[in-house]
Amino acid sequence: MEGKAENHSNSFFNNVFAIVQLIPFGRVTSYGAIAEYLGARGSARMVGWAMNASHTQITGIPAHRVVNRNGLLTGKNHFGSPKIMQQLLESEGVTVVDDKVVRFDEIFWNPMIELKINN
DNA sequence: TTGCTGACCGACG
DNA sequence: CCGTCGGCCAGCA
Repeated sequence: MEGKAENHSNSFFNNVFAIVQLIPFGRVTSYGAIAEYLGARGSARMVGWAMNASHTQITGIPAHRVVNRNGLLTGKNHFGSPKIMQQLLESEGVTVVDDKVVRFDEIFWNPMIELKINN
């Protein structure tokens, strides 16, 4: 049948990429929020792992818009240079101080809410 | 195959 | 406030 998900990882990674691409300009979200939206609460690490693969899998993934639950740029060291992530965020109007997103609770984009009530 | 690591999160002391 | 531990699961030696 057509409804076969080949590899679990492929589906999960693909879903993560899809959600990250839906993050609006100047907004951010967290690994846990994405994982929870995918029904894999507790597997936030896999979201981070998917991001790590994003630079080899697909391009155009705004991984800089994904931070941890505290708004901390924990993945900044994976952008080639530890300040790339901050510069990308600030170029979108997101203020970052001490590797932390300012007004994190205000610009936080929650897929659980934004995608749930959509249509 | 086993064991360890990891861009996380929550709980515990 | 800080350190530590368990859980989650994919990738790698």
